[in-house]
Amino acid sequence: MSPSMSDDRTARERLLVAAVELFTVRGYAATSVREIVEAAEVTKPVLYYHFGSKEGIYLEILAELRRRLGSLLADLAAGEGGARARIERLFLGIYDEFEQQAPLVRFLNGILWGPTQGAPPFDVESLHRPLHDHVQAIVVEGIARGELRPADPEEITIALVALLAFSMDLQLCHPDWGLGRTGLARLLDLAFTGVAVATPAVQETSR
Amino acid sequence: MSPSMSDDRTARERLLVAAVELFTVRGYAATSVREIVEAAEVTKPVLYYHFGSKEGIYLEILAELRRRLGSLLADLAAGEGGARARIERLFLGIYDEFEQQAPLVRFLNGILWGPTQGAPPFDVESLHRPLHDHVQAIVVEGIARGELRPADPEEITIALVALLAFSMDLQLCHPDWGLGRTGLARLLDLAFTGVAVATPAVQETSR
DNA sequence: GTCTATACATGGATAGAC
DNA sequence: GTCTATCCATGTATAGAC
Repeated sequence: MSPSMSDDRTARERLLVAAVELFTVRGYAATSVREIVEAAEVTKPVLYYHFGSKEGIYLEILAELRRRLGSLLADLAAGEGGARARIERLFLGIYDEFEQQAPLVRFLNGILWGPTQGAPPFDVESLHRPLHDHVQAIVVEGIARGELRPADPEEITIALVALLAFSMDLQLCHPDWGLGRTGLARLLDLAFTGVAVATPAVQETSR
Repeated sequence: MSPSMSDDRTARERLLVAAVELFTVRGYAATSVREIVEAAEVTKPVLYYHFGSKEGIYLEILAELRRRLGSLLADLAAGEGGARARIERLFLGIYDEFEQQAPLVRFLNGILWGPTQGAPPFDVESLHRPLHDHVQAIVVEGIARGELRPADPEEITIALVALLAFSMDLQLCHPDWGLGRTGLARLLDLAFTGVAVATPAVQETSR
């Protein structure tokens, strides 16, 4: 991807980094091409040469993000253990990567939950879906093995992913409230163990 | 608030409704004053007469939202019962209101999680905080009464609010995935009961 | 309170030289 | 591949009549 890796950060890379930062903080529509090129210390035609348009650089950022997320999931999918251990390892691995790639995650977050802003459409479900399916597979297996309560796998999956998503969102938007990596681990403990005391584990939720 | 309630929707109200819709879908920066006034079927000077500026109508929307949220919480705070029952009643009440006020919630969601977009700053924590504090008070009481596991109240609160937030977000952004009101109720059941089976309720999570 | 018409700034994008 | 200079559409806001 990088031309030769011999020089300093190329103009193209600087443009991508600057665009992620600005699109994230100010939004797609509120970010002008002038601001991007100034932050990257190049001139306007350089951006148009490499990406063709403002939409072009936006879509290129998303394409790179999709590549990274795919390889991350592939890496974390390996490993053995019980359902609980595998989900904790998966989630904490995602959280670790999230902490290192905070700007990109913040960027994606704005696209997932924020308004359109005139940005070109992008199939965000194609990013969400692999994680959801992977977790649900683990849950189904965990139920079959008797490790997890025999409730609707879809709901358990959503509840677990909710904790991951919310802990990352909280960390991003309210760093002072954020619980960090260990906080996520404790949230997962709560989810698996339950909040209420003295639960007769036999009794079914029965819908 | 409404001047006399005798005529059809006043120009001012039509402007507010149109602005919420457009700010939500397209974003603050990507929405032009021209689009707002056309949707409200008035002309530009009408908007500037009532709200002074584009920022003015944006802030007025938020002011009205804050009023509504305050009175909703005040209404739902009443009532007795155990911690679990009170939290379920509170959350389902919020969810009901959310379903009726979907456009406003969507609007707020974009502000909470989305980029700045050049919109004037607004203290979103002042909206978040009352709900969080109210839930935490119930949790603390529940722990004291022995109804809830003696874990960190802050973490339990966040875990519970995460389920409420995520179920609303999911309903808004992926209506096909959304679980609806009954889905939220079942998520809460899972949270209180726990996902894992055969939990020795005595054993403490020990940090 | 509401209109028509317009001032003035900024934005995305390109031409053409090097 | 990168620059200077510029075109043209769109955006916010206002002046002034009714």
